[in-house]
Amino acid sequence: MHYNIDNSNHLKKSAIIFKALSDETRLKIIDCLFDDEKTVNSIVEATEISQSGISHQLKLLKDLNILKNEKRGKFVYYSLADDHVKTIIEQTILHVKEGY
Amino acid sequence: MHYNIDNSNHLKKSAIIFKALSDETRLKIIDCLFDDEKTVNSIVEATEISQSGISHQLKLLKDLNILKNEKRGKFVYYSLADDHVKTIIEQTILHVKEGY
DNA sequence: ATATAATATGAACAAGTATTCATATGTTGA
DNA sequence: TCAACATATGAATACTTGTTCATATTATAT
Repeated sequence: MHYNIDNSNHLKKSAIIFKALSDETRLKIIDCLFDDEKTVNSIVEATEISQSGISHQLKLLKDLNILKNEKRGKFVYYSLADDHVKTIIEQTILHVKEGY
Repeated sequence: MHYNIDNSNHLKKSAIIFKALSDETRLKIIDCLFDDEKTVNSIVEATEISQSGISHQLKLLKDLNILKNEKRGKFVYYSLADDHVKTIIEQTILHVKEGY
């Protein structure tokens, strides 16, 4: 089964998701959230990117439904919205490991 | 198994691949080559993008080892370099179909 | 040889994007 | 109420990127 020349905008939408995953900062964020939810600050510490930078990228990923967040008291907890992205990233890292 | 904070540049390399897949023109090209090799001109016709535009993107995809090409006489035939990209794209389209 | 077809290349430009800086908003604890 | 903390936001800037235009290269057929 293939999809020759985009029946229904799937390619356009896929391009948007791939673009979301095409930035190292965002991949670091996702990687950092792979198993657990985390607060913004602990993502900042884990990634060594500025608070503002992380916040902007978190918003972007959330707007694309790749992440979700929940405010509990003082903190905002971010986590992966579902497992699809995990699968995609695992596939790609596998690909990379086999020698890209 | 996960990959917290990039042991060995896998995230950076993955970002590069995702970037390659993050453009609709390039996805159209890949889609168009999903099953068969094609000449540049038939890709141009299938995608309705200018010959020059296609040629630039073909070069980009080839430099990343996503496509390979072979010159036979007058024509240059492009095809997917391997099946990894297929898998990644199929995963993503599946993801998209489930309502992104 | 030459005209024509197939493909590639380089420069230029517009549009998009990541990051930083400064500041705003909201929350907790004293 | 205030100070300190956690997060978000907007503007500015530097950088990247896709496309187009013009032209170059290579192959074929006559």
